[in-house]
Amino acid sequence: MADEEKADNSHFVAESGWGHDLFGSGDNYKENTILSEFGWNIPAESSGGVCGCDGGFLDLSRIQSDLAPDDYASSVPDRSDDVTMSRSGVEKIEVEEKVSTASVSVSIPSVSSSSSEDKPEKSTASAVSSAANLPMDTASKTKKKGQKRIRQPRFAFVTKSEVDHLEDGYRWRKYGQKAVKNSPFPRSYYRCTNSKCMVKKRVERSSEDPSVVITTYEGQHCHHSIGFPRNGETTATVFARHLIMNSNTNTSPTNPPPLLYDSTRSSLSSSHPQQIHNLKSHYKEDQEHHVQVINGEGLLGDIVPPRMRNNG
DNA sequence: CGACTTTGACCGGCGC
DNA sequence: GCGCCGGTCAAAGTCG
Repeated sequence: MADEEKADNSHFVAESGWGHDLFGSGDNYKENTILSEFGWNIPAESSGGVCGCDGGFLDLSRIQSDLAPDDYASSVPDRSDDVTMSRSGVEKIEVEEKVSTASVSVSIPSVSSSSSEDKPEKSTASAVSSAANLPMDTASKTKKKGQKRIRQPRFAFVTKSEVDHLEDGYRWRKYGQKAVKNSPFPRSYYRCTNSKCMVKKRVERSSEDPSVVITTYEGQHCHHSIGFPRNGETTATVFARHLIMNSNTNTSPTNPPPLLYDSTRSSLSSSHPQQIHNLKSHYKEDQEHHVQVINGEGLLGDIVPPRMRNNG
């Protein structure tokens, strides 16, 4: 837990359906959510919100109920959460607006019918055939890679922490590490140790603000956490609750509590409006940092779907 | 000895 | 078509 205690300033950035974990699910989400637990009031219109990001608050519970993981994966444009795509998409972002409002952002991806993952895998046949020309071990590897890779919904936490790998109640196995372009810090890839659980997460440290750790989750746990045995908790729930508790119990000018950011309105949501004002005035520089970091690293592409970026 | 990390190679998508 | 880059694999190494 020492790791978690070092996280002193956490921000939640949800991408896609996973955000619901923060807010509970089903009809009781208002009563049961973490946010309400801590006195955060989501406007009533949120219950009729739009996951397509056309306006209004985000109906996270609805997304969960309407979109099973598989359905979601097939309905969300693959490129909406693809880093590669974000390299171009980032340029379209109205950074100033983000700067003025968000140190915390919660976003839901646009949902459309197109997905590159659903498109016929044009490379499947070629991959298999080409594998025949490769050494045995490589060929078998290629065969696996020839399968469709289903992208799961993602969300990211932006956290100020001394440690890269924040304890979130689940066990993770590191399966890769890559150098990140324009960053001295590598990006680490983790997979849930539960063999039946396909959840992944990646952790990278901001190049511009080394104190900032960006943790991106992908997928949804099919089992309970080990450290936080509440029924039905998922990574998002556990992690977010911890982060919220952490910052709420240690709120200070340098440690603002997380806020709900409605990217469709470019506004912050909080039970204490003055808090927003104070945070904006006190932490504008810090917020700029976050935005720039996300923007510069291209991670925003993982966090904010293209449609949302365009709509502001 | 099992679980986990490290690390180089590989794959696929995308921009030029 | 080529190169870049993010993401993944899996063998080898490390740890408890």
